[in-house]
Amino acid sequence: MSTGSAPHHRLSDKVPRTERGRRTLRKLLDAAAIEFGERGFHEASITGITRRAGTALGSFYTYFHSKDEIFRALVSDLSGKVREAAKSALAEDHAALETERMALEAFLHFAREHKEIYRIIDEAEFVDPTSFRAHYETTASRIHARLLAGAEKGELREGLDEAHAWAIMGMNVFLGLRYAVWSEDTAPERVAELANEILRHGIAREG
Amino acid sequence: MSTGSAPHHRLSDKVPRTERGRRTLRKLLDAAAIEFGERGFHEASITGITRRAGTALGSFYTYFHSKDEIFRALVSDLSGKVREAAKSALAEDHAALETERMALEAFLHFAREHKEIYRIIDEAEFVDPTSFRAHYETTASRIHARLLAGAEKGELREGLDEAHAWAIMGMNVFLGLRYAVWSEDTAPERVAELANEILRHGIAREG
Amino acid sequence: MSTGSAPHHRLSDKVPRTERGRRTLRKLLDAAAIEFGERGFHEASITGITRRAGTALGSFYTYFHSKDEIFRALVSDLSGKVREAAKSALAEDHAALETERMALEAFLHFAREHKEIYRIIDEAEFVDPTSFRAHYETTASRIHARLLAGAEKGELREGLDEAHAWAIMGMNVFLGLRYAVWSEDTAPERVAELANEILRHGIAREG
Amino acid sequence: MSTGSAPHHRLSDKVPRTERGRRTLRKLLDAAAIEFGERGFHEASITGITRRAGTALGSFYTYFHSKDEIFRALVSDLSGKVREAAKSALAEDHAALETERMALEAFLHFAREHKEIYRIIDEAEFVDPTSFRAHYETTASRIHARLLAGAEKGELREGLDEAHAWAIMGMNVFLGLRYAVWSEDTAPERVAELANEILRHGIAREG
DNA sequence: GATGAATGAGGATTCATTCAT
DNA sequence: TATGAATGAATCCTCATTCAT
Repeated sequence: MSTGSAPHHRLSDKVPRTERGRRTLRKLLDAAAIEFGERGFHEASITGITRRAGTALGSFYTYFHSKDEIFRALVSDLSGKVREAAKSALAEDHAALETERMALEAFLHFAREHKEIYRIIDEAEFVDPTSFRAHYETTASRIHARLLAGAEKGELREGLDEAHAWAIMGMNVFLGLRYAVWSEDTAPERVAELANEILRHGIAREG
Repeated sequence: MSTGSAPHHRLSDKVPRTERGRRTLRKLLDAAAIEFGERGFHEASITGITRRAGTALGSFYTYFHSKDEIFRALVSDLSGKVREAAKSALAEDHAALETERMALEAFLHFAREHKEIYRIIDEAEFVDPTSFRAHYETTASRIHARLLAGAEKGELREGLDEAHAWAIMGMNVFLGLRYAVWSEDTAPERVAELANEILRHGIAREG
Repeated sequence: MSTGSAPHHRLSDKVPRTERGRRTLRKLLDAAAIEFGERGFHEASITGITRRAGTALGSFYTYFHSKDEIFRALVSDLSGKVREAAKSALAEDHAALETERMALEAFLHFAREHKEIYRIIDEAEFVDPTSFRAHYETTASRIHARLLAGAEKGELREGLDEAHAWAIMGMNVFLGLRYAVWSEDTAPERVAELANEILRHGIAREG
Repeated sequence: MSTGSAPHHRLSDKVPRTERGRRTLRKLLDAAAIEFGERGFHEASITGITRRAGTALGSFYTYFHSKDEIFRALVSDLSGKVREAAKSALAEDHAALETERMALEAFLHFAREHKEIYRIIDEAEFVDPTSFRAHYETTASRIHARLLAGAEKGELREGLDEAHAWAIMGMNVFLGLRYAVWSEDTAPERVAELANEILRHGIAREG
């Protein structure tokens, strides 16, 4: 999981025609987010989802073809939400490093509120590698683009590579795991500031 | 997964009394590493493991009580191997930043050779959260200790926090995922150098 | 197994909502009575039950959580049937000793018709001790109550103890085992008469 | 289980030649009595027996061909012990009814001391019906013979049938279950006396 | 005789998916 | 659309028995 922007749709292939159908679909997706988040993909069951959604087992298959499909739909849905969350931070025009700081901070806040999302996207690595890779590659590209833009503006150094973007994304993801999902013992602001420090001037003693 | 040091033993609860038993146990662990690495914990089957090991199904249960147990034994075993790999890099007394560079480089080489290990340890997050957390917390502590030692020596700045260690670990893990497991399109030396650059002076344009 | 009265319900936890479901549940219980009766609890298999019932293996688990559960449901069901069988004998108001004779006779007839029930309830001693004890304790109480009522009416002697009830129940059960389940070489009427003789005036030479 | 007399041997087919072998065989039988008594035939395991006996798994098969065989050997062994226990009571020449009282009393004492034996013999009904039937048929014959002898002596009434013997045996077994195995809340002397009362003059109010 | 590793048939249970109403 | 019963492939695990040392 990590930081990014730009929406994403197509929750499911079958779009409900009636209002009632739309409600059922939403109930199923919400229930699935909870079920998958609490039990993980393999432990989760369709029965568990429909029980939480308050629908009959059979109704599930009116909206999704399989367990995999709803999982994918969910990852896609949540992946969008994560980007959405970072959006605000990126909307305004800030200095390059400030943008990164804000993005991480927004991400940490979001992760605190949606711990289950974190788990679901992470588990996609094993359940649906394609969308997992897509999620991170998209995110890395987005970060890389920002770095290049920052260099363009003269705020960041030249020669920033895709690897730099991956390094930043890795930092963000692990800080989210440690300081948002596992424990909230440190304020997002402080964590984001410490990470930003690294980006500003590394960790070497300043000469 | 990531960088660290210090051994670790106790592969399984039942220690074989005979040489033949010892061989069988080793065959099972090796087979399990492949099976879990290729298919993931849930898709993997005991049958698959014993088939690869060339033993009877029942023999599995002579050495392990359950699928979970062998998985845990494996994580513990591999977790040790990862640290072992980084060890050489840390043995000699290098400058602090140089040490980090070498550790990452060793780690990337190791991950290329043992892609399945990467996957197994990552999946532990869902199968055996306890050892997963333990693995990363131990690793982060080890990194943090190195940072403090570096500051002590006057090579790194003061006030380096546990969060800095997590940030570095995250960088390393994601770079391993991208440049060792997913693709080998960039040399470990170069990736390690790019990451080290960040630690040396951040990504801001030097003023 | 033995003699008693009073109904009993709740065959299974999952009550079918449809008629079809009700039919399947009944087929499973009937098949289980045969399977357990013929092969005993441990030799019996769920597959054997569903094969006899003509349903798919999985359907079993729509109605029962486990092999134990259906066994318990069955014991409870059959336990009720045994009492039901004795009921007719006890309905009318007969002399105390005559009541005991009729109860035993009815029980012997019933046991001849339902030999498998005999075996199932007996095996409950090992499979489900709780319901086994409950069955016999209930039965003994019922007998004891009849003895006290008989004494009250002046037909039976004073001071009849719970132990007397257990003695009578033991007689009945073993006579059922020998003359209903193992062999039908003697008419229930005659067996009941011989046993009743003991209750009437013991086995000592009258003098 | 119940009351009787006359020895019985042949514990196992393979008679050990050495002293060491004899000890191992005895250890296995004792361990089996505990294992079967505590866990029942099906739950009991050969491993459990050898663990308790302190021998290697393989050693079991030096003395017994199968789990069934040791169970049968045990039932036979214990069946003999039960008769042995009643023997003392029957040795001296008492009045017929007094003999029955003493036999039951001895049996109750024995059952209190050897609850596990009770369970093992009972379970034989399902595991080894042949020896189970043999045990009870032998016991019933023995009782019947005593009844006929008592009639011969003029102490018991004429026409005492095999069914009377079964009734008495049933009484004894159930009183043993209730007042020796399940609870010891009533003294064996009293229980035996109450049962004997029935044999002396039934339960009807004396005219 | 003793030891303990190896074997594999057997069975309970789960649950995604299909289908009849 | 909604419902819930029916289906059966898939898999873990047990343990009596055999075998090599």
